[in-house]
Amino acid sequence: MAKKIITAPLVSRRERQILDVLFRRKEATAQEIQAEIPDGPGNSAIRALLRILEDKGHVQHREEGPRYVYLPVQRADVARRSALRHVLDTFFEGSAAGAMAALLGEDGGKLTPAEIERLEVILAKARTNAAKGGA
Amino acid sequence: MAKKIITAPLVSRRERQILDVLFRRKEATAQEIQAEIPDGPGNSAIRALLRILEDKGHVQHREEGPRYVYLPVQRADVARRSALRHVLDTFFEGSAAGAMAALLGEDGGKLTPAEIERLEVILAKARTNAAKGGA
DNA sequence: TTGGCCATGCTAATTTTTTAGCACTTCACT
DNA sequence: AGTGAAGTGCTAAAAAATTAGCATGGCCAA
Repeated sequence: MAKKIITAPLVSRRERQILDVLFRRKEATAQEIQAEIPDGPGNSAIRALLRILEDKGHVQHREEGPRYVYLPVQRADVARRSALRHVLDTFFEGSAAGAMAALLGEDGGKLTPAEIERLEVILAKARTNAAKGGA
Repeated sequence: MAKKIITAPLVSRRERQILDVLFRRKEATAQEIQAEIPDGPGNSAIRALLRILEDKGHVQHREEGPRYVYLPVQRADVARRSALRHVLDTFFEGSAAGAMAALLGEDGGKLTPAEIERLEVILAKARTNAAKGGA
């Protein structure tokens, strides 16, 4: 096994927190971000971090009236897949099924019927594809 | 919405990397861990971090012959669910279906037929439960 | 137009992380 | 029993991250 890429935290703890908020909200101002971080540092710190993140190229901002609205640079779908895969690899030996099982087992099945149905549709499609071409 | 708990990185970047390795491998020695971290620091550093992690109560060790074998303290299933949920909340608005879709979309469907089948079983069960008791 | 309020950028200090080096102990082998 | 290789804890230094404070500039309301 040559897999060596474990984690690529090009960002620090706080930076990660901020990025997470941005991914959750799509975009946010320094204030909003601060409000979402429990053990919040000063507003000053948040802004500093945002500036650093912008330097590093992780976020960009748009001026909205007097304030800045920040948003992630990386495309959401890319970030998503990457994050998800990391969790799968780290905790579920790469198995999506394992992850699903964990989700369902959480408390007897936290998924709503609608979710379940949607999943079934997705799965059906996947099965079709698998049957057809494989890779 | 009052949800404020975004991230709880009680651990630093390196600590996180080490923990991830431990979760992946169930257990490992300082050497093994070092080998799995690409931008590896010195072996000394790894050991120091392991000691810190043990202090913080995140890992424990067992003496195996002359060396220490470390393993995570938190139960794997708990850590898993927590990590998974965080990703879901951060990137998929809490939607398992969304996550599945992302996985499947990765390259037309990376899941193996076996995985797909397993997922179907899980889903079927979930649907049954949902029909029965709801919550 | 003037004053107050809010947001920003920057700099520098503090705190936390991360790392290496050293002295000691244990295990395997001859 | 003696020797070498390998592993450990500890301490303290270096590097990185985190934070606060200050001076500036724009916008809204009176």
